[in-house]
Amino acid sequence: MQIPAPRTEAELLNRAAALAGKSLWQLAETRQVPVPARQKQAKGWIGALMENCLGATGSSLPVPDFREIQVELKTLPINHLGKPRESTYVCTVPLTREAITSWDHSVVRLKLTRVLWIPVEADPSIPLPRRRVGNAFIWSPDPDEEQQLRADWEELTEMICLGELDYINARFGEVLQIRPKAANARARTRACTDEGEWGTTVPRGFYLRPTFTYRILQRHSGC
DNA sequence: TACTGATCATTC
DNA sequence: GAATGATCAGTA
Repeated sequence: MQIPAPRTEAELLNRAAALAGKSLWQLAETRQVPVPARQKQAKGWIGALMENCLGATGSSLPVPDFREIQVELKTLPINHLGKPRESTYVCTVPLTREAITSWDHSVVRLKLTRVLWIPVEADPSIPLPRRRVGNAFIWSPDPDEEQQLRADWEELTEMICLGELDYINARFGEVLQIRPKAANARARTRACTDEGEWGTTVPRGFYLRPTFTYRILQRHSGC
């Protein structure tokens, strides 16, 4: 039984609020999906379960999870200190000049314009089925956050345009970084080089640093 | 312990 | 291969 897509943001928020405090086991039971024994072989399972519970479109296309209301869904793994345990994947990095746009038209900005964050307990000491879902909230970047994202994006994008991709590593970017995003280190995709556009390289993704998502979390907790 | 680079599953 | 969903695991 598929849950219909939410028609409004309020409807989505209500559904997400109903998940708060529930364990992953409870939600999996409700949706009649099995809990994986080993998370290593089910890395995206929690995200997929949340999509299932909330009626996300559930495609592998580069569009928002809730395309009718233009909201992106992100789960946020939280450790015992209440901090994000991992960085947050945003989207793949365009590596050819013709795929690169301005910040205003970038996939990063489009994806992060409206996000439903769902904190999920993610301490290794808690077995996967017993981990609980937290209080979800909808977020848009405030002017400071947008400026930080934009500055990092423009710096990294300029480097790609100049053919300096090989020089980029995860140390660049205060809040937004670029890291490999591939099946393995041997994966290849086309990329532009300083000579033109004939190079191949490992596919990359944009990620939000945990310090950034922690600030988002704090801004939205207790209000 | 935090962070970076590597990896896992699935769909189209 | 490229998009989605992410977490793993070695090392600084």
